[in-house]
Amino acid sequence: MGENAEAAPAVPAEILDPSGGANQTRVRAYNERLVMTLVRRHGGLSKAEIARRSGLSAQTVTVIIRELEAEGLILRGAPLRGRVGQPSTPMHLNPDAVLSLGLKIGRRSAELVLMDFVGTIRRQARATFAYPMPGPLLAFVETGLAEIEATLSPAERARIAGFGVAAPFDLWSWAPEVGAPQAEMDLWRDVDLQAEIARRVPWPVVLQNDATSACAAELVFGLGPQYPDFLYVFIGSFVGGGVVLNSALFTGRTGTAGAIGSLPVQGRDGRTVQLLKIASIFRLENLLRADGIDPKPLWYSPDDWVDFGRPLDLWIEDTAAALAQAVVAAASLIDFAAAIVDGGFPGWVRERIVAATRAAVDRLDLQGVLLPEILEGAVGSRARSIGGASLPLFSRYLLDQNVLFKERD
Amino acid sequence: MGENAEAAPAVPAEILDPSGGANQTRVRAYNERLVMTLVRRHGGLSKAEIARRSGLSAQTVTVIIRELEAEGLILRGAPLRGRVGQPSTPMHLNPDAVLSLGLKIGRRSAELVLMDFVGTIRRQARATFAYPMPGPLLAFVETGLAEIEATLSPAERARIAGFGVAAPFDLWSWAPEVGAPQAEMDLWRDVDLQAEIARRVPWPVVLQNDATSACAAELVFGLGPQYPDFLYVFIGSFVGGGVVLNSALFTGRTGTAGAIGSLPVQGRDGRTVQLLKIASIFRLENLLRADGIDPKPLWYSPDDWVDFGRPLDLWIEDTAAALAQAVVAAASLIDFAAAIVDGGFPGWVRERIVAATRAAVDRLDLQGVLLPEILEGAVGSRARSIGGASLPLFSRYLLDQNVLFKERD
DNA sequence: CAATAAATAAATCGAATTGAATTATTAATC
DNA sequence: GATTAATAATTCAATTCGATTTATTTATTG
Repeated sequence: MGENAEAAPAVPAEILDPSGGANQTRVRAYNERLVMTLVRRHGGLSKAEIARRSGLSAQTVTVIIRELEAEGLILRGAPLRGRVGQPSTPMHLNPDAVLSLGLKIGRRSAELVLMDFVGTIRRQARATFAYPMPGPLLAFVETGLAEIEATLSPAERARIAGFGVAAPFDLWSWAPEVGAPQAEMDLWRDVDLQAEIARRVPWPVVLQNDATSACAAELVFGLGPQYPDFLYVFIGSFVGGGVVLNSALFTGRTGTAGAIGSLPVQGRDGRTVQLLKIASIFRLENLLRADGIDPKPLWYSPDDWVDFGRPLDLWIEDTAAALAQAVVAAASLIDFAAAIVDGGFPGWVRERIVAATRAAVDRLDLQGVLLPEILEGAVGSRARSIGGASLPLFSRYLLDQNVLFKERD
Repeated sequence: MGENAEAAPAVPAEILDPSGGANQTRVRAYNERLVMTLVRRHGGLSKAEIARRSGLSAQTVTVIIRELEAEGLILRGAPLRGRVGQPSTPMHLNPDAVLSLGLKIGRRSAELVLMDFVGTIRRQARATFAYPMPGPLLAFVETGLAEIEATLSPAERARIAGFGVAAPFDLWSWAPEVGAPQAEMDLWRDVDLQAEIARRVPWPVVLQNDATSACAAELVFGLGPQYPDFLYVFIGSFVGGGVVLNSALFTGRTGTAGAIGSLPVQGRDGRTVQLLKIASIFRLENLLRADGIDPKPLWYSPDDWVDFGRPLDLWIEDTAAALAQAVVAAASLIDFAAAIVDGGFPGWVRERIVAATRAAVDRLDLQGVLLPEILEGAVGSRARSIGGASLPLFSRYLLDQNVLFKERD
């Protein structure tokens, strides 16, 4: 074995130990999250039902629920009569129990939202710009936050669990594509976004890639509960995505899993290009400009596009053809149950893209490929900020198998 | 959200509950496997060292080790003196503690191996054929097994933990490519391989895809310990592969994760074809035949190829170009730390393929791609049968986080 | 002899399970 | 309509299991 001498790996061959041991305390933490996740998904579940679904004993569920109820995280509903036996009391999440803030930073706009425990957006603030710059952006965080906080009671403010930021990787890359001056965009290279925001807010700050965050939103609040593993694609100024495996966000070693923008696909002319050059809104902008149409309306509200006619048709067609290839490539690697497509556009655009993608997939060589269902995202254009706001929930309340294992040094 | 009406998913929208609750018994089972895995990887670890690496308390490790020692699974080595303090006693796996059988079924040959607890092959039997048929194959299992068992003591026979089978999916597909009569290959459609073998042997039988099995072998006995996630490619009569995430085999919902044969790549002529049409040994066979060279020597021993000259050069070059595209596509989806290539050929062929693949990757558009290290597999041409034999180990002794969770009905 | 590290025994603690009891209801029967 | 049986949800108390904590012993170096 291993007779290769010169083909030495770049990294020293060191053994990476598996994650650490498990113990009782962790078991309880895990089971608590499991119970909350079950309640979240079914939106109202009796203790007996929770016991059946989790496999935990009824007594254990009683104890866990008692604790969660004492913490105010769950509420008991009205007993359900009409069936034999003692009536069951459905337990619900308390929407007011936890609030969290989400910030989405995009290349044309930023969005700040306040979300409650069941995913309802309670407040929001938005800003648009030709291109993002650190100074103005941080200013928007401060003013937007002040605006939102002003409308909150002290009790509400106290229940904010954290601040999640959804931002693109390497904002300074591809400056030319969005028509931003490289020098200005280079400013981002030296900004530690997490630290800058943490300095301005009193809550823990979590930073995550924007498309990955959108994927997280779909996982918790969208189609996630129905599909244990799916590929997620979010079409914004640049296309990105996320990967869900075993009902958990898989971000990978470097946090870039699912960043499918670099996936090679064939364009209309048969040339191989990266997916992001085709299936991104910046390309639609360029197509509009080429036709003498002002693309700015795209930026103001992702939910109110007008029908741009021919250039839009063309963009949708190309995007779908490219997405189809991406889906088939992904499906050849991992047998996803679904490929979920969403983006910073209105529902009718998403619908057209998904329909066209389904059609385009059928034109490809599918021998041996287990094709995933191609579906529309259920969260919509605000998925990134909702995903941002869900990040603090992940770190404290949502099911995470890592809760069971010791952290390694 | 989700205003699409007619685009109904094929599968009813049912909520899939997460895996079940955890408890103490499971925690112990998990920690036992964790301890064994640590000992396996480091090949000799003191209790104190195990405690440090696992994060478990020293006392817990003492208790677990005591049990494993009583079961004969681990042995204590000679105390290590020379440092301050009480000398530490390194613990080792007992190679004789567990034996397991692995069967690899290929399109040109079958291989049966008996492996010990530390991965050493102790016995083996081989058969080659123009194409596999159920009858003769099962006959080979019986005779090969009889042959091997005849050389074992009753004690050894009693320590056999299971029988793992590594076989291609859908053997009947692509019959023309390997020059097998479709009618004969169709016989496989109605064979329940797992059941047929289980009827003939007294041990639990586990069936797994052949390339996935090879990947499992690499995970336990090869470069696995050094790379928490990697893409694995095994080039046999047909190319296949496996996916390792978080140091665990990821087989996916349908068990086909990593079956990268269907991945679309561009061939020499610029046309898009599936990877398996290029990077498979059956194509080399066809190239040889086209040059009037008898390809049968390829079948007899994967470790003794002669240099076939020009057709081999061509095949290696095309294979590398295709693999390079597959690696880049995979890397755009998941940030693998490594891509490990092995196959049913001698080390020098593997070395040439890997070198050529590294070169071919550099000719592709890599903007935004985090390229994995491209490495030679450390297990070699017998990876599939070794992987087969490792399957019973996975189900009983190797680290598996699922041990912690309740099975769902 | 002091310092250090490994190993383990005994006691403790936390959490899940088991078994029994309680409560609230519907369904069947008189 | 009253009574009884069956069923299901819930909880209490006792038990069990396994990890951790604390204290102690052992073996070694300097």
